[in-house]
Amino acid sequence: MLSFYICLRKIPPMTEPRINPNVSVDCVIFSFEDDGLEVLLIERNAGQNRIEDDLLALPGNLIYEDETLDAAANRVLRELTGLKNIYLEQVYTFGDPARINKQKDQDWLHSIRAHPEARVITVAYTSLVKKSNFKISPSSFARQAMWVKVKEVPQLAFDHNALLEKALEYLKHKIYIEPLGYELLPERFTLAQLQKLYEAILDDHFDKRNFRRKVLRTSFIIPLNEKQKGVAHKPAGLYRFDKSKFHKI
Amino acid sequence: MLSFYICLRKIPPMTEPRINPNVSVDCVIFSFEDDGLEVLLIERNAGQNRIEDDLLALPGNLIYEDETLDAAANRVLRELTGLKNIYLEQVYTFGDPARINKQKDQDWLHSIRAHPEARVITVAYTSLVKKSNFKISPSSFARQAMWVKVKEVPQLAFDHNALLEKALEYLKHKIYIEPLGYELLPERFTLAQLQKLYEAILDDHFDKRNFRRKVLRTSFIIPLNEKQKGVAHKPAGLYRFDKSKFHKI
DNA sequence: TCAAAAGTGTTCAAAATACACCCATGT
DNA sequence: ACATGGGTGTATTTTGAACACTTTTGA
Repeated sequence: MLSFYICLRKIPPMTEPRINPNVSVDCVIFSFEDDGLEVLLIERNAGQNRIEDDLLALPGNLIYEDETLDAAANRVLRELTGLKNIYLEQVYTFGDPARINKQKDQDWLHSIRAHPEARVITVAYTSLVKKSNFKISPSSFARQAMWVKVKEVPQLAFDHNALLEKALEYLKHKIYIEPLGYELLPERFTLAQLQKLYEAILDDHFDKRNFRRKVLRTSFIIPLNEKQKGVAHKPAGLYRFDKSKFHKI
Repeated sequence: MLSFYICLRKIPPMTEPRINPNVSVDCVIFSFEDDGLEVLLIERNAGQNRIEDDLLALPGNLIYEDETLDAAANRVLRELTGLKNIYLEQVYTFGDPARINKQKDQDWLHSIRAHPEARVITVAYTSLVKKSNFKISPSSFARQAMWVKVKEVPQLAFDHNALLEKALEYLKHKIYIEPLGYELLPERFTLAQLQKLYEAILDDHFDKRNFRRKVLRTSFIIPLNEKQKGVAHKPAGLYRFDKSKFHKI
């Protein structure tokens, strides 16, 4: 009994955090596979009554009254998909009063929200991850979470197709400024992989020689003395990204 | 009486729009004068009891339940400062629960808000205007509205200094992409004015010859056959900006 | 020996940078 | 005549774009 008592003193009281009915966050999480960008989507559970052919959605939910937006984005992503310790960046805020008016979204809101009629504005966050580093484990109202190729994304819940577009646009701008996607590739990668990544994000094609020259001109992409093995062609040299050298610039 | 009746039928019922207590918009309006950038700030009225030495603030207020964020930004700016028909762009959303905790802000909120304790996240908007094109006429809770040099902005209400910083950063990025500030200069301007504008926004200095060459390479800055008059030095040639030629690119 | 992807160099045009003097005007 | 800001040209370096063949490996 004594240890139980001590335990009671140490655990803070578990008050339910209060939910703000008017503000949500949504996460646009990208991953890169050799055949293009993918985005993390969820299937929604709708209380008891399942909605027929419900729309896929970005992982997102209402914020708590006492947390920052950044913290909310991290929490919501973790609760719905199991992904944690991800560096999320704010992209844009969507606040059209009509953004929740689709019938399936209304059905879902009424099945699950305390205030389904409330005006909800949402703050979009984005990140790039290497999907092999994370195990998806859906919970809360996410029945399922899955990676979907960006080029094959169907109609989504709410205005989530617009959020996805904005996040893609944000990515394109961002990749000009800093060498994204070293989070997206294996630690040791080939220049062909890197080039495919740039081509996927910018939806463009580059000349191999010019691309290699440009990349190698930077000081933070370091050739290793290793090569691919077991490929049915000339094996490619492997490279790594040196973060410290990059941050000096 | 008949005309009164007809009138009643035509005018929609004047229901008070409902206010959303959790979401506000703030406007960071820049103007450019020869000696640098300026930003539009307001002095707040605090109900009856005036707050001693109250902080200056960006024009901003809570949104209505049934308006978009963009519409809210335009409305709020108009209500507080009289500026209208301005193209506002969204910059960033600030949602730290502690952002309203300064004592003077609390005093003000309690003097004026129906729900002064409510969590408020705010969406920042920005624009660039030519201040001579607009007459400032403060109203609503703005006792006064004024242009303040960006380099001389004091401590502001809430987290408005942070909003200002973000908007400035946004400007700097944006000016690389499109030739801002043709809204900021007189219709006919000299290249020296244009250069000063770029130097003010980017907080940098450029070589005159290189700057002129670069500007004249574009097809949308058109030399006029006119010169300055009444200046005590060689009069500068005047130029104008051709929007249609720009939008083709 | 073949298929498949890796790797490599040169040329040309455009853009960025650095730099110093004469010019037209009002006072 | 002088003070003030306006206006101009050249040389050098850097960057971007276009382009085709040889090499190494596993099957």
